[in-house]
Amino acid sequence: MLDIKFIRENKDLVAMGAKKKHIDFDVEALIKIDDKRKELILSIDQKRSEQNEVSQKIVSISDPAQKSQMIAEMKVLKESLQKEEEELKTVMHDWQVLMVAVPNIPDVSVPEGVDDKDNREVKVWGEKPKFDFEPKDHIELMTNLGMLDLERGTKVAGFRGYFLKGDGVRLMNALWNFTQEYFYKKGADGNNWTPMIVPSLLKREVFMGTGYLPQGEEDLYKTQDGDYLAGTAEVATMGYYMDEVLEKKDLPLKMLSFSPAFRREAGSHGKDTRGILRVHEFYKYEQVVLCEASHEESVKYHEEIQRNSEEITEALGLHYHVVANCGGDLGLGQVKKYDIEVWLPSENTYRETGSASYFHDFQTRRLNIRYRDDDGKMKFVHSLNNTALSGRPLIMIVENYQNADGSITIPEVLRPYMGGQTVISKK
RNA sequence: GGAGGUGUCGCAUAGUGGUCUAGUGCGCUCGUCUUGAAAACGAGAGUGCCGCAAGGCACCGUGAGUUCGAAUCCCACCACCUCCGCCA
Repeated sequence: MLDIKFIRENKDLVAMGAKKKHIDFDVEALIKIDDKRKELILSIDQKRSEQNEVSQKIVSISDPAQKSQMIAEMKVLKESLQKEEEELKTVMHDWQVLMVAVPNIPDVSVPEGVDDKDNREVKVWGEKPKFDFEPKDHIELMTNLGMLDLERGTKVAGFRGYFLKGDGVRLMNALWNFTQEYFYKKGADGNNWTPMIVPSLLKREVFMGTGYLPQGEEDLYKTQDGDYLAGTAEVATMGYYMDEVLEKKDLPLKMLSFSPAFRREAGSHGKDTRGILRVHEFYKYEQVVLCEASHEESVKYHEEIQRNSEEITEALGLHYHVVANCGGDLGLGQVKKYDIEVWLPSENTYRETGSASYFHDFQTRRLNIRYRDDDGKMKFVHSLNNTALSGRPLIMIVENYQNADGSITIPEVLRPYMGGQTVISKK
């Protein structure tokens, strides 16, 4: 959500931003409703003021005739007050609906474009692996090595269901531990990341706050109690400080949150139907940062959390590139986003393993997360997030580190977490 | 799941229809006094909305009511606490 005052003063900017994101939004319609809102509030406040004043007087009046006269007058005032309050309620409803639909303004550095095909490559690291044999995909490799069971996965959990087992679990756990240690070591220079295990079953409110609702209803699983399952730990982590006033000295707050992630994948029925590249349920470590309300701070930490994911990917020895997402590929609240995409041999292309974005105060305004700045004013903090590690790097490792005999060499940095084991081969 | 209780300005409390636009204590800020500190004394201090301003309005868990007037009464919901049941 943006500040209505800001919208009023920068309506062209807001309109241009929406256009760059390829989102239809009528700024003029919002301003028109806001005019009505202001007009009603003014009138209601005046009437309440009068009511308060007369109510005070009624107490001290002893003449019964005069008293009932005043009460009668107040009854009339009350009626018109109620009418206007009713009207305001309707206006406020419409106003809110429009306000949560106002897209945040993308940064000038965001490339123009409609969808992910227009994303711009900004970095490449490493090289494509060369195989002197026909490389297999992760399904074949993992199934053969007893790391994955898709047949029983679908038997038990339905489409996109899977069991990870054996060395698949050990390798995955090694990745979790490696990631955790990576961020723990960052803490050594006072740059503290707080590890958290956060809930995934959350109230609707928090999804509204993070901007996943009301637009993304289809993508979320919903319970019969009206709660939703989160597709990322970002949601719960952002909700953690909802309705709180933070201390400036505690900023930035950096959180490394672990949680299961649930995705309906409603819009991607035909996509990635084989294997575990796209699943309904997986685990993920997410980086979430809350910082001071300045664009420079946001940019600084955006680069930092992006770099963290790059370093992890580099340590794993995976060839990747980074794209700056184009306007049309940005979410409603995002100002700018980088995707990190790792080379997947079986598809002969890069596939996303992480997504780093910043929001300015778009989310924190909805969630009401503030701090008092040095100038004494309350401000909404800025928020950012990025994947630290999801389940996908497991697939990338398996495919990129495969050997001719179908075994998998374990990346060096993970070996300490697997008892020094160097290769996963058929038992 | 059942029964009961509680939810007030950072914290603790007072307040059961009209000087409560919320009192008091602690804490906080500023000042007086003091070589300095403590103590004492005095003053001040919340958040949001509208407004150039003066000022006005809203906020006593949330929402919806009754009333000329609600922290106070009615209803629903939420959170927490205690006990019982169930499960781990």
